[in-house]
Amino acid sequence: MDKSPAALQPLYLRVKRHILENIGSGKWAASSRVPSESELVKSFGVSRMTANRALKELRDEGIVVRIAGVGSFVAERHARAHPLEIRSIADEIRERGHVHRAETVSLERIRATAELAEDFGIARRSELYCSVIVHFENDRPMQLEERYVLPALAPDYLKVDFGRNTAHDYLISVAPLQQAEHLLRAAMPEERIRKLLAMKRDEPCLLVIRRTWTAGQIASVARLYYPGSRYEMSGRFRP
Amino acid sequence: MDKSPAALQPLYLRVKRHILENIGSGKWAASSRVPSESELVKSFGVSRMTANRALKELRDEGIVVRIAGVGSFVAERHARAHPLEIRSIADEIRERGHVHRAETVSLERIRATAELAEDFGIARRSELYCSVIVHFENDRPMQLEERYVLPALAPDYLKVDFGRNTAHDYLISVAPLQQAEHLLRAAMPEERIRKLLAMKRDEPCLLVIRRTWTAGQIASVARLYYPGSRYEMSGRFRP
DNA sequence: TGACTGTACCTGTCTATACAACTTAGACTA
DNA sequence: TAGTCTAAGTTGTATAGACAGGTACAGTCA
Repeated sequence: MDKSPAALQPLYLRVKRHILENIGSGKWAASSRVPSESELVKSFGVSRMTANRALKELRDEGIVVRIAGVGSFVAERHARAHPLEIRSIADEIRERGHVHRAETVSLERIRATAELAEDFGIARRSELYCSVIVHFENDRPMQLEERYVLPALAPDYLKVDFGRNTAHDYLISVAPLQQAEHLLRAAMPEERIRKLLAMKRDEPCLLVIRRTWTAGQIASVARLYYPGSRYEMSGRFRP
Repeated sequence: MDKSPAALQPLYLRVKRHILENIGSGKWAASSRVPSESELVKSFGVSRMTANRALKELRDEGIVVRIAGVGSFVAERHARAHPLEIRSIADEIRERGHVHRAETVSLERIRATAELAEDFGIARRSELYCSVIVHFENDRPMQLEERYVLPALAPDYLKVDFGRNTAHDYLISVAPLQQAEHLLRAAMPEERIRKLLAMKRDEPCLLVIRRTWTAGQIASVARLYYPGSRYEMSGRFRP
């Protein structure tokens, strides 16, 4: 490999850039074939491992699809999915340089309602732990967190001090998080929730319902209410 | 390499799993050191390239942080950010097996208001293209898309048939998307929007504001209104 | 005709080795 | 003491070669 000319960036990046340029310019249309590893070896004079790295990274980035025994192809882009990050409210507030404080409204053992039993995949009237916590940003309520937890997976849940740890942090410390699902809604809050969040009448809520799996079963269901007038979720994305 | 025992999965995955288990169980705390490549070579009897692959993939996944010349460390997890995908409404509806239809309410040349001028970083009363489109799922309105576009980047915007292509698809075909930003709110819709979406009075909207960058400047601002009672955004996440 | 086989090609994984660049710590020097 | 040099350890990149397993296709055999 001669390194002197244009050795400004690693070889695998040059190969990647070449492929990306051809895809970006439309020269290689969606689902059309991109050069195989051995073709790249010939045309760029690199080793197969280097060509492999370029194609593997493009696959990881969702730019190409690779099929063993067949070849690599330009991926049908999904008109592109843009991820929006859902983070811990405590982190978010601290990153804004504000003071986070949590107040436990209730923390108790309850019996599963029909709806909850279905969510968790357990029998009706089974035991569940339930916490209701209000999170404040500079003493203004910003999130009401209503959380239901499977006792088997977090037996000490009722003893946790949620002023110090968030429930989410406690749960990932107790049991490894396998999977999470989010539902996002706009809804009018119940009177009880409206008061806890000090919201005006007729003000809508942003509601995030988060379900997390551990060991193949649902470990926790959280309903996170945000006051619509005060809270805004944001996310950035670079392709 | 002896392959006979437990050759159920590739070597680099076994190395990754070993590291993930130690991090997941809390044995290796955040910001503590994980074994270097050469230590993994010794303890697993694999080549350095295989150890490198395991660590590199963990870095790509945000599990570890690697510093050249220093070592690899367990990443401070942000209590973990959960991505929620924001997809094209047309794709979403089709994936549910339903019929998507779009109706153009208006498509015109306008003058930037103060707010829009600030969003785009252009002078007040500059020219902008504006489209208002209602997207139907099985003839029920599901999204109102109010979009502003910089004329310089999409000169033919006013001639596009939005019954066939979505505005988003058209824009990414015209100019490469560099970056996107999303804001998510719950809000009460204006009367005009409430009617177009056939919403009941006092029903809140889920509002997504998407800004996209092309060539370093804001190319498009879209306000996407969803009826709160009908629409739910969802996303899954596997660590 | 239909089923099977061989071949060519492709991706996936793995090894052994090499050199570069970077960081840290300790020894050495002015 | 303060600065410099060196050696060891680490990651980043790259090569050449190897084998396994998947796929497609042409050719062969019953």
